[in-house]
Amino acid sequence: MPELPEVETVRLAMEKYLVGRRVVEIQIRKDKVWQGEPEIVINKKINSVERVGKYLFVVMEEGVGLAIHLKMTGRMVLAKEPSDISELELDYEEAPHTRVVMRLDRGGSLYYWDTRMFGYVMAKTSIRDWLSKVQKKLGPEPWDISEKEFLMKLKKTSRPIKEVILDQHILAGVGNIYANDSLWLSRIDPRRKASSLNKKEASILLSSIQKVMERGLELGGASDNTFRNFEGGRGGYQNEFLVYGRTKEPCKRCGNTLERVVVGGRGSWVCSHCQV
DNA sequence: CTTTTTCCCTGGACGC
DNA sequence: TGCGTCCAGGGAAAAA
Repeated sequence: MPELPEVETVRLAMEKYLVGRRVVEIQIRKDKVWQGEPEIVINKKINSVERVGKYLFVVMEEGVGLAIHLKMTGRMVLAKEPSDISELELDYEEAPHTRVVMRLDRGGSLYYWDTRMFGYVMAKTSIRDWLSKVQKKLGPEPWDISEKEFLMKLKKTSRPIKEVILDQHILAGVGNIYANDSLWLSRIDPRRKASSLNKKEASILLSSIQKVMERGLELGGASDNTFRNFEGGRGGYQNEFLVYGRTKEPCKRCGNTLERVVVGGRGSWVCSHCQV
């Protein structure tokens, strides 16, 4: 599931390759994942690719652009040349879950692939307006919030701490993988009431979130299941999960058996010995 | 306003 | 082998 590090991995590659180029043709294979009039963005030069939380924005000339969310199983994959297709693990040209194909000028195709179709690609006439609208409803990213402000937000709610850091209105970008790993790193039980965290615990948690996400980004994201980067390849963080998905495996700190519990309806992994 | 619930969707894992 | 059931879970929208 693409979280901030995964989406940023994709953004970096998209920006590198797409700036200065144009989408010349759009093939919508599944109406559900596309919104807006595709004509809006045809032949418009791409100026930048931006990210807010887990949302992606392709900003083009004349203020138009694309708003993209990968949600659970979305991938944005590039084939620079038609022959590249054979080098990818999947033939995106023919793959049944390729939902949108965007042909680029000077060759190359951009594939939006998504099995479960929770994600989407939207064409917008004023992408900046849309970006700020999204930004407004989301909380700050983990690097853009002070310890004091973070603590204040936690003190205001008795919801479980894990549910709170997953709440995009409070903090943008954290998903289930990094929420679990950062709580383990902080030695905090995911079921604890957010308001029960003291100043020190809150600051440790915030820096742990930053730390695990930085590591995730370093490794190009986590590809335990369906995530693939812009080149169609895998990230490496799945080989370093601290607790995520490690049911009945030993805690990397104390050796205790990790257990799976459900918090806010989501799978959570916890070491009952060292997380309090 | 805050919090909870429901829904969207498909493939893979698992039990019988 | 095959079938049914559960699970993965971000976020919008509705309900409480």
